[in-house]
Amino acid sequence: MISIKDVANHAGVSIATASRALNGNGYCSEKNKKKILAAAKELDYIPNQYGKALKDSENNVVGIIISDTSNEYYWTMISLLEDYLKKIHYNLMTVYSSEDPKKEEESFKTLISYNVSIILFTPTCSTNLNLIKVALANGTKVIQIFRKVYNEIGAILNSDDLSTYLACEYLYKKGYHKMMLLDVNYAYLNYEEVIPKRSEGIEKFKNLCEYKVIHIDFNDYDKEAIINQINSYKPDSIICATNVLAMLIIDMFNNNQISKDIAFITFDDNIWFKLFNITTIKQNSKLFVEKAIEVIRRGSFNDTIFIDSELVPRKLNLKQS
Amino acid sequence: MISIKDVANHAGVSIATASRALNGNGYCSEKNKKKILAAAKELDYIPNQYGKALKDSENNVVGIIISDTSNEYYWTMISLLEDYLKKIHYNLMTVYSSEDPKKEEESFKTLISYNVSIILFTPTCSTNLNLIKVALANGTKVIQIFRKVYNEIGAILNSDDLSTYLACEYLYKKGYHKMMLLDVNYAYLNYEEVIPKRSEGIEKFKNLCEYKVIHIDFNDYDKEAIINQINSYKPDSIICATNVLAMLIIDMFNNNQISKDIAFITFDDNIWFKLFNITTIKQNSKLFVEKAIEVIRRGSFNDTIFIDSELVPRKLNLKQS
DNA sequence: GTGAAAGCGCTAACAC
DNA sequence: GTGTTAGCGCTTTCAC
Repeated sequence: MISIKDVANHAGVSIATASRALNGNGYCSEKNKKKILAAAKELDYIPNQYGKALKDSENNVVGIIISDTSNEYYWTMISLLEDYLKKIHYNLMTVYSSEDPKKEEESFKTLISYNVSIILFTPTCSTNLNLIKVALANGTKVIQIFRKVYNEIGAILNSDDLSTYLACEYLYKKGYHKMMLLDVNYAYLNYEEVIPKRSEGIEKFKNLCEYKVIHIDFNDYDKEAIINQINSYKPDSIICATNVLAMLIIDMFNNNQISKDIAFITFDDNIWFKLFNITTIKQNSKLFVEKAIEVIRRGSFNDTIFIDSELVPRKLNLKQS
Repeated sequence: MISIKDVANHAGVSIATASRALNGNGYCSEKNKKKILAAAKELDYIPNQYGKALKDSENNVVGIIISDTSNEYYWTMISLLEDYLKKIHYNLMTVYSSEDPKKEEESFKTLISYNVSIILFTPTCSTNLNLIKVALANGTKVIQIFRKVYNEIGAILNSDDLSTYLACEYLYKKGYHKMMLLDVNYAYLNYEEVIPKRSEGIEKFKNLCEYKVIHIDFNDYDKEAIINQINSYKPDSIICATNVLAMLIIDMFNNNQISKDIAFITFDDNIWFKLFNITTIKQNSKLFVEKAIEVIRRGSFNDTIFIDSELVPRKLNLKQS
């Protein structure tokens, strides 16, 4: 491994001078600087981050804990985030919780052990406050994304209640008055302790429409039971809280297990919904990431920020492809 | 930041003893061990990877350079890889090249600067051999995934030639004899210098079928031109080399820009194709990741490994949803 | 303008 | 069985 020592030797200067020249801090004669830079280039010197990070505790790494790897929404957000972070000279370290508090704990520890400056995470439970405190004690900033569970720290959230509202409003105007919201069920969280609440959007229609909210535990659901719930309630419209739930419903439509007359709107605008011309609620990933960058730059990790969504009107049923 | 020194002080032992107790290497009395572990727990001690990695150059991090973040095929592979790596006590660091040799270079340097043990990457060009050499000189193992461009190092590849063969064979048996393969065009690579070659699979049918191969530059393609190529060649069947290209073709079908009589098979079996009952060629991500793990465990970074694909028969046209 | 030296957190060789 | 010590790569203070 080529170290700064090798560069210094090769250029015939001390390590300290090499460091100054390489980083542009402190004094160094032009002549030596040239020699040092040439030596670095010739030896293909790449500074070791570990040595660096050990010295200054600031290491310019953002860690993110992803709760659901099967959801493409996260991936587009991550690659966007990576792009933006690079511009402000941060690296992104991605780890996973898979909706499991135990894995969340591991991931927290991994990120802390790499001494990341900032942790962005989607809480999977409400019982890991201690970990957050450990992170903060280590000088790592922490902020929740997509879900706010802990009041002690800030959050960047999609306005999911607004999303549901927009969907209901659209359906209402189109003459649909018996709606069903298919929402997720968090494995280790009560619906009540999570902000935002999608159901709030539909509740605003209680004087105008009939509606029903059902919660689906995505790791352990009974498809037949869901079909039965839909067919016994007989909604004229369905709103799906995630693209993953939407796939389940589309499959039911395709197999004629539920009526193709039911109108259908789903959260998470993605390329497939666009392709199949399905009406969606689009969360603004770009704005989300820009807000995250703003939080990082300003250090405002205790703010709670909501990102508005918009409805993308396409067709409302799956009758013709 | 709580360091091993704090733990040692708190337990009333030396740093070395604390290290031994914490890692289970070397001698330590049961009594002290208990005290040390208790201290670590009480102080919420999390070992700093940088200190560790500085000492032993082995740091158990695998770096992966992703060439295309818009392709969900990669995401599923990555989350699987992360799972498997965790089992053998490795962390995964994900960086991106976005098909850009310059970004590839940056990503290489980032991974080297974090002194990762292994770099998995999809080459975006054939001119970064120097970087590979730098990595190797730093003690970092390097292996290509999905594309083999450099003969100096090994590769783990999907048998894309087999995939095309399977698709052609299936179509041939179903009575289709005028095929069109829509393949990608690499931004910074000649088709000839990349292994595997999808066109090899279709070439085996040269005595049985008519066929045409067209290459699409995904960042700069002319949709009308592609439609014209298809409509002037008038294939009875189309094979798409990636799920991203498939979306383009499905859109053409949906908009009646090309005939819905054309049979259609695409690479990259995913949940959407399953949902819409589209025939695909399924690459075995699980086997791919398992082979990667095997390479890592055995240290056989110079092997070239091919992973076989399989055809998933569903319907062959988009006429009815 | 430059170099010697300390120290970041950790491990391991080596005394004791 | 335990502690002292050196050193991994780097930055920064402080003499010179």
